[in-house]
Amino acid sequence: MSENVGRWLRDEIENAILSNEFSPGERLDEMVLATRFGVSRTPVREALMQLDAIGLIEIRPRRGAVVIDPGPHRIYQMFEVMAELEGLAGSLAARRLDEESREAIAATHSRCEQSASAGDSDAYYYANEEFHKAIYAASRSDFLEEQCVQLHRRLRPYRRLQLRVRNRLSTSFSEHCAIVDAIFAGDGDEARRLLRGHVGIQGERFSDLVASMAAR
Amino acid sequence: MSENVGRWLRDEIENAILSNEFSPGERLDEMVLATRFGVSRTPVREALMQLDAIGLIEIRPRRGAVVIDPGPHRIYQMFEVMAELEGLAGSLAARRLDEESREAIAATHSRCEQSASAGDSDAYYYANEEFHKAIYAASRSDFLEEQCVQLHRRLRPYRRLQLRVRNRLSTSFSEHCAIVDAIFAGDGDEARRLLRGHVGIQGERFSDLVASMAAR
DNA sequence: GTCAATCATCGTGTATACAAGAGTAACATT
DNA sequence: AATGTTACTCTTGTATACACGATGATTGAC
Repeated sequence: MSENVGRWLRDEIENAILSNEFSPGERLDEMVLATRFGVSRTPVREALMQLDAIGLIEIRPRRGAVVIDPGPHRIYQMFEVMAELEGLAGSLAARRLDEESREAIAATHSRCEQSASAGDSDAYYYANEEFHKAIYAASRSDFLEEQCVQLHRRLRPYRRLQLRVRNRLSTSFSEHCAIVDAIFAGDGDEARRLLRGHVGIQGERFSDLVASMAAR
Repeated sequence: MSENVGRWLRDEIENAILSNEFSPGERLDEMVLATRFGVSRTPVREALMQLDAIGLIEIRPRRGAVVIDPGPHRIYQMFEVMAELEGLAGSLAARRLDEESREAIAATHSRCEQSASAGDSDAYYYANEEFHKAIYAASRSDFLEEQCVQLHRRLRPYRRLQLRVRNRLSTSFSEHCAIVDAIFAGDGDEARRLLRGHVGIQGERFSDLVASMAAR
């Protein structure tokens, strides 16, 4: 638990939203949250203000807070931006790669390989996250890294859904291989292009996402 | 003034920061702000929490809030991301352009032309902002538009500084012309490439920025 | 004279109290 | 029976009170 309750609550509620414990559209009652976490309304309100600023919830004046429901269209737009940012991160990583980042990418990449060959979707999900974060870090751009991490967190639930699609796991890994090759070869343009394709959800992958969202 | 004081204060303090009324590194005393705006500490705190979540200030536990000083390096990174997002907006705009957006872009573009030929740097600054916002809107991606607007706001002070550089005004406008041509021609790749170059601060333009920042 | 330790003061963190608007249900009127 | 109005309740918005930690000053010792 963080040093101040407000910060802690923000993370707690954020995780609850991202893990779908609080469903989109659900009303967040301040008093309910306060009693649930054993605190007063004040830090709860401060946490909600922050989540509103981030865009995870919407506080309608005098009418309380509700979890935002992005909807398929907006999620597609978020993936579109994510693809662009990851592409930039990849191109910068290819140009600026140093030994430390190279090792981090190689290590997370091999963890992906193990999980993929074992067919372990959950393990791959975590290894995949580390792999992408290693690329963000390798971009040597703190701001870009922060933006990527933040957007990645918001898309995490949907990225997970995507992995459940048939054959997506092995396809994803082979794309990783090409990305690693491009970055290690210093080919920024190619890394950018591949990452855009890897992250974006073009064509049928969008329908797959909508279908798995509806399945819940 | 918005319907609730907290929201209003957030905008008020945000503007004060972006207009450099509160300098980077400056301490924001809750009680001082409260008396200045004639409210209690509660809504002030809520506003500060939101600004912290956005990244404009940093709240160190038990030690108060300070305005974040991005520093030249980080500002460069922010422009880098901004260039990428604007490039995406431009490419989408080129592909999806409809009559309404086309007229909005043409209108703001001609306002830029008037200001540029009059040599009015301030007027160009405002017209330029509208021009870029017209492109964001033309992308037909709400999420991208929001991200662009938000980042644009944070970079606004520095964009203004850039315009003061010798000849930058006419150079900027001629770049606009090429961008408009590409978008209207439906050439997404070219629009992306041009916007990246137009927004980014490569090479000497970065030194120019650092110099004008130091001049204040 | 300088450094360290302790105490005082100031500001933040949280709780609670109070005010006011929005939702809801019941009653009356058509 | 349906609709409109009114009153009540519940939740949010703001203020204030209190507690605790951090910073700084002062005093003492070396």
